[in-house]
Amino acid sequence: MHREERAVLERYLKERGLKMTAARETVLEAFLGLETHVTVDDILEAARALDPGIGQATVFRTMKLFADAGLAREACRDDGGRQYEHAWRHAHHDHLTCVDCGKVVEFVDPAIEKAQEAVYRRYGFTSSGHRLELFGRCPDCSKKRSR
Amino acid sequence: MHREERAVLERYLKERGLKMTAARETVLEAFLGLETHVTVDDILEAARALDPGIGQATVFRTMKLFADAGLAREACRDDGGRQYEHAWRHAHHDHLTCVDCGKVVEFVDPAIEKAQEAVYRRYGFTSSGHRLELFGRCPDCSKKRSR
DNA sequence: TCCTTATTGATAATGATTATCATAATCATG
DNA sequence: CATGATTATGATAATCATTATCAATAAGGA
Ligand SMILES: [Mn+2]
Ligand SMILES: [Mn+2]
Ligand SMILES: [Zn+2]
Ligand SMILES: [Zn+2]
Repeated sequence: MHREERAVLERYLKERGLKMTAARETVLEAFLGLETHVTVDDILEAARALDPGIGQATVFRTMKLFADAGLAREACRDDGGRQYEHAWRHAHHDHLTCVDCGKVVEFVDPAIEKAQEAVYRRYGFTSSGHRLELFGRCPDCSKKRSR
Repeated sequence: MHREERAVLERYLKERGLKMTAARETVLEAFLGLETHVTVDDILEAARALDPGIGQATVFRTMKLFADAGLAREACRDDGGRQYEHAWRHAHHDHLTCVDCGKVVEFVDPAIEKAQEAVYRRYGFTSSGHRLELFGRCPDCSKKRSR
């Protein structure tokens, strides 16, 4: 399963003299089997379902590695622990979060992206990514609130 | 000094039965005397210069209070501790950060703000603030790099 | 001034992440 | 496929930022 991501990881490891291990395979399968934004402990739980011997430190280390390899990406950094999401074949997007119920909408807005490029140009910066999080109340929570 | 901010704080405290204390005055003066983005320990240091008896826990508590009172606002949330910036009479702005030297440019871009409003409307959300951080390389660091 | 209530500072506790280290696994090489 | 240099692992301790606890103190309305 997940042939392609596995190949990405193997290439990444080989290029820098690192090793493919059982733990890394397990964490990869666990991570890819989860959707949305997951915390290290979510991944640890899923990984231990496949192999109870996996250590927490290994998951921390491995997810950092996956992020560097382009397989994972850090999502919103709220209080309460880093969140990861899939990065391989998952295009960049931003997040719209409900401050009441926590619901998260992922979106891409070309107008925003364009305007950001203009800001980079205005200040002579070279772009290397951005983080945009919109906070607000979702339709349901807005409704509840106005009653 | 800082009559106006002090008045804001006093009104805020009175409205909810809280008390104006020496420690709160000291932290306020310390915070307002600093510029840019400051960490709790920066503020603690400045506060202890005015009164060595100030406790760290008090600064954590007080800054949270100031944020609620509209005197402070949380700035970028990098690794390594919350950052605060002045909020009273300091309009909203976003940040453009150099990933090499750490330089921070504050900017406001009407096109981005407008486009964000459109996203809120598209998903039926009510807006309650956003956080945008652009990462990149500043002109100096870009130059160094290309050599 | 008195009294209720909020506040403080020291310290312990927590939660997330990283460092350490002895042991085990990987893999290029012979 | 055995060897050996090197990397990885998992348990555990250590950090770091933040919050909770609590006895002692200060504020401010009556
Ligand atoms: Mn996402
Ligand atoms: Mn700022
Ligand atoms: Zn909601
Ligand atoms: Zn720079």
